[in-house]
Amino acid sequence: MSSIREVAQIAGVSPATVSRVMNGTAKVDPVKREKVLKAIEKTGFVPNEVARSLFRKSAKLIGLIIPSIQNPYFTQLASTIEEAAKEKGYRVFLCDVGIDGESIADTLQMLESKNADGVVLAAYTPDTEAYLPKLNIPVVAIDCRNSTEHVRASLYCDYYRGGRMAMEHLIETGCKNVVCIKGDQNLFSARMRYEGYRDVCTEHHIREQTVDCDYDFIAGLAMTEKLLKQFPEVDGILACNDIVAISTYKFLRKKHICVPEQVQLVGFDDIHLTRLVSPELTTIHQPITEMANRAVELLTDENREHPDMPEVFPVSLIKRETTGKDEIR
Amino acid sequence: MSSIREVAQIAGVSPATVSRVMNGTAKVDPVKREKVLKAIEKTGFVPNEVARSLFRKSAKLIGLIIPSIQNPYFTQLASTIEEAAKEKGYRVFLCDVGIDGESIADTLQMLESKNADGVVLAAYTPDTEAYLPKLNIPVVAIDCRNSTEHVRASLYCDYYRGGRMAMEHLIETGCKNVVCIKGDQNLFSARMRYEGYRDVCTEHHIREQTVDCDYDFIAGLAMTEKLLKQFPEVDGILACNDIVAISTYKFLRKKHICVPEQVQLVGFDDIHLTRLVSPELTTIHQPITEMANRAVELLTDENREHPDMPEVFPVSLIKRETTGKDEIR
DNA sequence: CTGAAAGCGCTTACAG
DNA sequence: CTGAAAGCGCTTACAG
Repeated sequence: MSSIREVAQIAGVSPATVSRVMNGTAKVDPVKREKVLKAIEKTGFVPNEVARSLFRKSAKLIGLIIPSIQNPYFTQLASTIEEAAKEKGYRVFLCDVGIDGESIADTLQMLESKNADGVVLAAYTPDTEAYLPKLNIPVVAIDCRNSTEHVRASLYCDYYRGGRMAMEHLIETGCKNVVCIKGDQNLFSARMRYEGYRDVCTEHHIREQTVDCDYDFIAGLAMTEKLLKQFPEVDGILACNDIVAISTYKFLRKKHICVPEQVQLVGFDDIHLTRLVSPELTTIHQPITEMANRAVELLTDENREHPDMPEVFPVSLIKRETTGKDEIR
Repeated sequence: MSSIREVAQIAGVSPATVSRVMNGTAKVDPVKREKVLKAIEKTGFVPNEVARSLFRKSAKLIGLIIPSIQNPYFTQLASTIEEAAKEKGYRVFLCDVGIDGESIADTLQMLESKNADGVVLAAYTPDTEAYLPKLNIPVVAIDCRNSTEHVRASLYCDYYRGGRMAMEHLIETGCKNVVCIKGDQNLFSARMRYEGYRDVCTEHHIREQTVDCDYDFIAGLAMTEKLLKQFPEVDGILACNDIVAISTYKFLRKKHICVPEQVQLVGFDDIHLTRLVSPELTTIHQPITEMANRAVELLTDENREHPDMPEVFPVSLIKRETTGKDEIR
C-alpha cells in the first residue's frame, strides 16, 4: 500500500505536487504531471480516504439509519438513497438499529465521529429526539413526526390520507365489517394511518374495530388469529403495512378463508413484494424514490435551505388482487 | 464537537492523559482521572474515529460486498454478519455493487482506503480475481469459487449436493419431467446446482431439460413462460434460487397450473420469504448463519489461520408445500 | 508553477 | 504517573 510520499519520490516531486495532480487543484507543469501519473500507475497508489477525511472534515458519507434491513420497505429506500448519493459523490453507510433508542443514539454518534456529512434517519423511538441537539451533522428525518428544530428537514407521506383511501376503498367494494390492524402508535406513520381509518368510520357511522400489531411478519400471523376470534364477522382488513398484510393473507388462507371473496385486504407501502406474492396485494403506494432523492438533495446541496415545514408526499391506492370481489379476475 | 484538547484544558491535564483515561491504556492518577471523566461528561466529547483510525490503521470495520440488497438472501447474510461483527467490536459497511466487475474493484479499493480491516466478498464476476492481488486487506469469499491464493478463505455450501437432493426429491415424489432453471453459469453456486441436477438425470437415464435464468424475479417470470412453451409436459421444476421459484409459482398460478398437483417446485437458499408466501416453498436450506459467523471469525481472529482448502457447509432439503402432491395437505 | 511547513484529531513511544 | 513530541497520510495556505 503505497503512500503519497512514495509516489512523490518516484516522480521526483514533492507530495504536495502529487496531491495537486490527483485532485486537479492547481496547475502543474505538464512534464511533472506526466511523471506523477506514471508513478501513480506504477505503484497502484490509491489515496487513503481516512487521511483525506481527517483533513477535510468530511468523509463524503451519508449515514442511513433504519429499524430493519429485513423489511423490504427499507431496503428499497436504501437502494434509492444509495443511488442518489452516488450521483453526488457520496457513499452511504447503512445502519440497522432495530427499535432500540439507545442504539440509535450510538449510531448517530458513530456517524458523526466518522465525519459523515449527514444522516437520513428512518428509524424512530420516542427518545430519539433527545439525541438530536447534541449532533453536529445535519439529519433528515423520514417517516417520523417532525422533530422540527434539530432536524434539517422532515419528510413523510400523507399517511392519514392513505388510511382514509384504504378504508374508503373497502367500503366501496362492499365491506361491512372492516378491521384495522393498527401498528405501534408510537410511530407517526402508524398513528396517522389509523386516524384516517377512524375518521372514515366516524363519517360513515361505522363502529371502529381494531387490533394492535407490530410491523413484522410474525406479529402479523399472531394478530390475524386474534382478529378472527375477536371479529368473526370481518369481511375487510386494513393492515398496517404490506408485510403484515402478507402474513394476514397467509393466515386467512390457512383457515380456508378466501381473499378477496370472503375477506378483502389492503396493505400499506407498496413494496415490490406486493407484486411478487399471489394474489397480488392491493395497497397504498408511497413515493419512496421521490422521498429518497429529496432526502439526499437536502443533505448534499450547497444552498442549505432548511424547510421549516415538513414535506408531505402524496400516496395513492393501487388496486390489485386482494380487493374488489365483485370484479372479474 | 469538542476535541481532546478542549477536554484536556478543562481537566487541567495533557491530551495524552485524556487519551489514556478514555482508552484505559495506562495508569492515571485517580484524581486527574476523575477530572477528565467530568470534563468528558461536561463537553459531551466523543473521540473522532477518523483520527483514531488514521493512527491505528484500522477502522474496526468490515466491508461486505453483495450483488443486491433487494435479494433477501443477502440481507439475511448481512444481518448475521453484522451481528457477529458487532460482538467483536466491528461495524460493517454494506456495499451493494450489482453484478459489475469494475464496481467490485472500486469498492474493494474504497474499503482498503477507508482502513477497513477485512472484507466479506459475496459478489462475484469473472474478473474479480484480478483485483484481489492488489488488495492489502484480507478477504473471505462466500459463495464464490475458491480464488485460493489471494483470499484468506473461501466459504460455500455444498451446492452440488443441494442440486442432487432437490432432483432426487422430485423424482421420489413422482415427477417424470423435471426442468432445471439454471442460474448464470459464471456463478459457482449456479454451476454446481445444475451439475447436481444433471448427474442425477444421468444416473436415472433421464434426459436433462434446462432453461437459463438470472437470479431475480423479473427474469424468473419470463423464463417460466419460455419453459412452459418449450417443455409443455413439465411436472417438476428445480429453480436456481428461491426468488426465481416464487416467480415461477406466480406464473404457473396465472396459467391456472396447480402447485404441487400438476407441477412440483423446489427452490434454493431457504430465505425467510419461503415461509411467508403461500404455498410455502420447498427448498434447499443453506446454513447462512454458520457461514456468516465463520467469515467474521476468519477476518477478526488473532491467530490468523489461513485455511488452504475451501470450507464447505452442508445443505438440507426442507419439504414444504410445493412438492409432495401425493401427501395429504 | 512548486516545495517546506503546518495542521486535521488522535495515540504512543520517550523521557522524566 | 504524565507531558512534550512525533507521527498516522493527506491537503492547503504561504512564500517563493
